[in-house]
Amino acid sequence: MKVSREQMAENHVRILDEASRLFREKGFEAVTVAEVMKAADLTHGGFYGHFESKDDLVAQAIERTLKAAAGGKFDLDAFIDRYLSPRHRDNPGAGCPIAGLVAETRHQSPAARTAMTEGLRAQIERMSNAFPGTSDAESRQEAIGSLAAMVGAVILARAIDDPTLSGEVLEQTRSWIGSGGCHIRAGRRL
Amino acid sequence: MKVSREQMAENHVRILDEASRLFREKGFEAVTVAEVMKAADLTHGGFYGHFESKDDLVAQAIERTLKAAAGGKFDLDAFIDRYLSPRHRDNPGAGCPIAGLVAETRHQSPAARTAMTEGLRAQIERMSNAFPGTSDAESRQEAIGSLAAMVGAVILARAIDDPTLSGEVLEQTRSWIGSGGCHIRAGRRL
DNA sequence: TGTACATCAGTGAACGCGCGTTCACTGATGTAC
DNA sequence: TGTACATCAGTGAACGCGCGTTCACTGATGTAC
Repeated sequence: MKVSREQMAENHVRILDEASRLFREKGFEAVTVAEVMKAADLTHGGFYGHFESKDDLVAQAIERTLKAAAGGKFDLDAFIDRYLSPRHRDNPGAGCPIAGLVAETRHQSPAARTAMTEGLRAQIERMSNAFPGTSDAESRQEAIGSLAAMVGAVILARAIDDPTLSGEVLEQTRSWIGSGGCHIRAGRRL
Repeated sequence: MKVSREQMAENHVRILDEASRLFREKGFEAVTVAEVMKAADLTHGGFYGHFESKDDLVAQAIERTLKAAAGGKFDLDAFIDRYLSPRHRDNPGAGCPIAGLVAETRHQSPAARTAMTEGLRAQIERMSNAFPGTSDAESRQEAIGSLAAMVGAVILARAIDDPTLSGEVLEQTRSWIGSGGCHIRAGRRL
């Protein structure tokens, strides 16, 4: 059952998007090729017409999902609030691919690590531009420190099985970043 | 070949320690039961005399490795410097089990998540006590924020394949925590 | 204290399941005339 | 524009490997007398 070229291209990105969602929800290793194809309404046999291997899928999914996140304008305060919310914590499949996938990326192929590195570079750049620092160096430090704290907090909050402590980690990290957490923003907000 | 009771107890903790190291290096799923037993100088058949399942091993390894890290007194500044060093980034097997294992713990058994939660609770407590805040609430916020940033930075740095960017993430996060990063410490250090 | 024996920690072969991957096949696409 | 045919995206059965787990066996331990 051959399919039109546009249809095939649509299938390709649908596979990538479903893969990205499943990877964020369950981790790279726990998701099977057959599961991804089924989520994209296809059978597993066709997989190798689209990708060289599961590793290739992982790398392409990371690349696409990080580029998709890049579009649009960027409201830093809203971004931080959304990032450190229970809603984001509880929906990794629809959430930030950095928080959901960075840690596991260490164990993936070189191509996957490169895709993640470029995504992180872009995200740091984006946040850096949004921080109203007195110098580029200062903005960049704010961006990196905040990103580390945000990613760390969401990862910790997702691992913790006590809702109280989990919520506290998100909330306190948010306050910490927003108040004393960064001296530039402190001047803006306090 | 039966073995004395003390010998068996030694074998048990050796299995746990080797498992913890391998898990931190390669991730829970990539490490096989046979590999762990071999690292502990045993054969894989004996595994089920010590543990109910691989899941049980994971949970016990998390619990033991987090309790082991708890001993001794606690120098906060030295801890932060060590944590955000290239040496720590490059040696996950000997490094902090939180940084190495939290992210994956989300996909593990309830027992594993509970062990991780209690380890995190203890670590927050430990850091909280070490922060010279004007109030307990303030110390606790510092502890949680700093821990999130430290864990996040190490995870990011380990995923990134560009040594320059990776080093920058560690270094900038360290400066960010140490200076403006926390208002209490800021008063102490600047 | 010595001896006979039951226990049981550890061994290594084997099992079975699941997963990544392959392949012969199908039938719609899209091109050559 | 219409028709014949080559292409090739997708199907689903099958393969083979690796892993968690089981099990019959071994022989040192440690206990009962």
